[in-house]
Amino acid sequence: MFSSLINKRKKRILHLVVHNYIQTARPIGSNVICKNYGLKISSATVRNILADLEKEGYLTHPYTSAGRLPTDKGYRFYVDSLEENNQLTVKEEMLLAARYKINNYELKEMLWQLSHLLSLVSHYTGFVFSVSQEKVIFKHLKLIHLSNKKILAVFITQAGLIKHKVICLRSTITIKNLKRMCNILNDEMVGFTVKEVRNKILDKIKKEKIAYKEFLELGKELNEQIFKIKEELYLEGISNILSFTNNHQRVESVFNILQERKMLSYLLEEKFDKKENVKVFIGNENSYPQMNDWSIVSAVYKTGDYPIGLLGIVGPKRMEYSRIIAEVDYISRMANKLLEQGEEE
Amino acid sequence: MFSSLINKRKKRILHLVVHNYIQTARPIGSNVICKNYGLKISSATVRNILADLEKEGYLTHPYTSAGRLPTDKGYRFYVDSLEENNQLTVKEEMLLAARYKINNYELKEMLWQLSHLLSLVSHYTGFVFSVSQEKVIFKHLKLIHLSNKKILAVFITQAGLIKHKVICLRSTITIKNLKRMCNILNDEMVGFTVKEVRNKILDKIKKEKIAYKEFLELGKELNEQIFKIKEELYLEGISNILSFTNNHQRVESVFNILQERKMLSYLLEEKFDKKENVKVFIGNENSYPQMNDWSIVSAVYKTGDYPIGLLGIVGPKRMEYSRIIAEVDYISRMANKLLEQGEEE
DNA sequence: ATTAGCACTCTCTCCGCTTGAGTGCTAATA
DNA sequence: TATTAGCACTCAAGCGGAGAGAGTGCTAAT
Repeated sequence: MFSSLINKRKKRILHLVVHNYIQTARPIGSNVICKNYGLKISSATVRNILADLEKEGYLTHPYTSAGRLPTDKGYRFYVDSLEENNQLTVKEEMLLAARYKINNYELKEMLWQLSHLLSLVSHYTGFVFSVSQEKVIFKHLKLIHLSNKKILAVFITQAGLIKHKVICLRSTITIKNLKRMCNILNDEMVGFTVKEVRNKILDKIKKEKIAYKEFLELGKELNEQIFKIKEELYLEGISNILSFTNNHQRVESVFNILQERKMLSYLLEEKFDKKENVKVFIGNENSYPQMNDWSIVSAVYKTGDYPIGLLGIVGPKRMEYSRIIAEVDYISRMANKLLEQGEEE
Repeated sequence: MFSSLINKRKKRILHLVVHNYIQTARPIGSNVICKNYGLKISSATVRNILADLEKEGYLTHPYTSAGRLPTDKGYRFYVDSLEENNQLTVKEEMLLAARYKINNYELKEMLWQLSHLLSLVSHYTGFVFSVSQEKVIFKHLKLIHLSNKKILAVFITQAGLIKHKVICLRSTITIKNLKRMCNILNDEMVGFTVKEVRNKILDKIKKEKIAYKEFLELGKELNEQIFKIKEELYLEGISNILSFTNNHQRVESVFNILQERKMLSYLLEEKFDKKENVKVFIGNENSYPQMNDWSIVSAVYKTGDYPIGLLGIVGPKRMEYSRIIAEVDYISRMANKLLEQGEEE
């Protein structure tokens, strides 16, 4: 793509400028480039090249006599030129796996732990965005009588993940009826997706096929609280990225835009083609001005082949992409494993 | 105590200075005090009084010709002089209760929601610090067979709160044995505190009173994961207080000191006598230098008469104490109710 | 005891100066 | 033709001094 536009030396210098800016956070000048990186060309030549790169949109400088720093396009070049060797070594993986063990089959807890892990290893802000999981398949439901009006519903998915919730009813329900209901659901729902299960329960309620009235309330509640697996966003390590800006409002606006979830949904739906795992969103590449100073390194995680969420980190645009991409890649694979692990047993 | 030291007018002026500083965040001068608050004395007199108050340690000024601002001692006076009418009106309480309903009997979820609520209403950072709940009383335990090696343990306390966790075993356990074990525990543990339950289970394991070996592993896991109710800290709304400082490090150090929990334990254990509900900790009154610019408004929450945790907010020293004290008071009472509510049903 | 008056203090802001890093252009060079 | 040396130019950043203004502390009068 740009290999036709800019030659090897140009690329080298662009890479250098971005790399240096990531490390020092200061604009870099032609002299420094020559001296520190042992290029066999004079600073004047470098200046010409820098001017070219600026004309082509890869670099800017904040004022006339300042050094150069990358634009979003410059970062994009840097990241794209990186995306070959972005894997952790086996040793690093083992170290990481040993230090942070995630052993939890409760979905919520697990996702939270993943976001925490992301923040810990990256030193930026970790997130896990769990989207509506319509394709989750019903395996088993337990309804446990806690008191006359309190039921603990335990839902086990095909993949072996567990979701449970205490449901408070207005009217009392007998143990007998509860058991009956539980049996009916387990008989009829196995193998269906939660979406289908929801509809089937709704049908039952509408057509009043069920002889006893308790079904009504409990059915509704189950649909609402257990089988409607909503979007959830886990954010950890916000304080990690405070030091990267001197403008608090900017940090706040980033988290606001994240918490709105619209951007994340968009990233998840629009931007992933199947082959690549980790994807980087630089600055306001996606025309969210609030993201101006920030980048997102993210990966989808899946059950089987079906993507069910997005995880990754949010950090300053000048971030150590190479390391972070490798880490997010690894953790997303870890997530995939965790989500399938249940099936083995 | 100081009524002997400083007279009514002095108090009035001290109160004024603190109040004004809380609102404006700027040192206040003698002229402003006279003009804006309609005192019938000259600025010179006010100056004399201010000088006195400074000598007595209630005020300082940052440099010679600047206005006055409160010291920790000054804030302390202000807060103490406030502590009569620090209740929400019935109307406010109702508004608050209507807007934010907490209906959840799962302990963890509930505590998290409380911390979230604290942050929402206060606009500062909310926290709930749940300490080791040794006095929690065993009411019922359910052990639910999920698969050969996975058990869902559901623990219901006397107060009706629910704690559950999935336990993964190394060796398989039969449904029959699981039931037997569950029965034994329910027969023998009702009415004992979790601390006692832990010891009893330990005894059983040691003396090998139990005929089948599965008890060993599951017993240990139950002790570790269900009956050992550890300290937990829920922090919400960190971003709320970013705007109160221009030094990120300072914010970070506050949260570090909170997350260490030592200070919170200290506050909980040492500082609460029975009669007062809400307590305010101003700046580094407790000799934590990291707290220099911050105050904590907190209250214990209890089951029955036994305090089981601390909740409250962290905010800038110049905070709207009156409002915040009332809110924390109300939410702590809400917490107490939620923790006892279960018993009613 | 209170107050008017006044000298004094110290921050804050503006302004101009200097420094130095870095650029862009031009003309010479390989 | 690509590279380079040379040089004028630009602009942020840092420094210091001047002036304004807010506020104090002291003294002497009421």
